[in-house]
Amino acid sequence: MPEKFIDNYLLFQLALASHTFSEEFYQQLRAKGVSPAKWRILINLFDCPGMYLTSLAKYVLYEQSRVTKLVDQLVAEKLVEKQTSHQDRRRVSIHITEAGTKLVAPLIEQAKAHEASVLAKLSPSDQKNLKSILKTLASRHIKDTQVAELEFDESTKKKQG
Amino acid sequence: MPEKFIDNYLLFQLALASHTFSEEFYQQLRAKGVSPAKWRILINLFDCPGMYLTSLAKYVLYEQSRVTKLVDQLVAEKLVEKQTSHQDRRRVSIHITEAGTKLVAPLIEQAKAHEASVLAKLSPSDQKNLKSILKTLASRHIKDTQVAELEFDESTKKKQG
DNA sequence: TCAATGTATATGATTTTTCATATAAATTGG
DNA sequence: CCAATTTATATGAAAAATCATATACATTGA
Repeated sequence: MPEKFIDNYLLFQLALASHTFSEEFYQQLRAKGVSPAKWRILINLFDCPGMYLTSLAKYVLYEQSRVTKLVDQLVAEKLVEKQTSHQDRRRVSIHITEAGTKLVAPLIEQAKAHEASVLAKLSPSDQKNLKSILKTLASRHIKDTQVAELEFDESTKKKQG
Repeated sequence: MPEKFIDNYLLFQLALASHTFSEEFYQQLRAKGVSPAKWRILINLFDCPGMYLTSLAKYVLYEQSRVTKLVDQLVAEKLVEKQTSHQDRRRVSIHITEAGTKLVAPLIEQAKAHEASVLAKLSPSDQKNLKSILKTLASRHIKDTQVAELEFDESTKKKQG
């Protein structure tokens, strides 16, 4: 078969790689009863506790209204907590709980091991190149992570219906 | 802010790049009234007419049952046709129609222009490296595209309810 | 100060996607 | 040749995701 357009089309190549390896890891997660969405939210909050909901949505690459719903589920499971901001009472910052941290910490180790197995397909220089090129491509996106200015007044914890 | 795990995690980097640039292009498509799913199916059938349904599903990275439904919609729009295979009457090969080709051809040009704009963010050597690395990573996936052995007996065209 | 405008999150209806399984045909081993 | 198994696609119910919009608060400028 002659080479197809698709196989040399960057957006397809990126989608294929992302899909293949993410699904591979998601299978491992599902085997432990963790949904991909839960993992994405928790790992981001672990990295950056107190993120505002809209920032979190940008980071996890999900729609805002979806993140609202996912976060509310995680609140119900006591894995995260919502706090309204003092400065701007429309904003909600999300914190991972200790239970959430306990859940996600071993998964990070698993993610690192899985990542290593993916990178093992490449020469050391290609490994470096790939990550650095992807960082270049991401440069504009990852700018403005908005995090709650440390405000730990317990009275701001938000009650959920 | 210290560097986060996420920002150096290959699966996230891939997802971010894929998401960012795909969404960028999908906006262009939507402006022309074409859904991402329709584009994906049509471009693959354009590249490789007569693909069997299950192969097509693997290529477009969608679930089999979803592809069944999407293809049925495209059949209703006369953009593709289904044919049952002689050799194996369970199998369905999908062909793009002339109308489908007319729809997709200009979009390919648009995709090429968009791809060029993405690659422009990189040095020429990084452009080459990125594509070649992604090809290495894809190597195992894109093996067995199954295509109908040229069988153009009109009697095999499948009626749809 | 206050109306107008803008922004952050929530909500409900709708659409999309998945999951489990049915159906139909092919293959395999006795 | 036939039962058992496997494979390809279809289908309907269930779950997830999106869309449009509501609500509540903040900001701007007259």
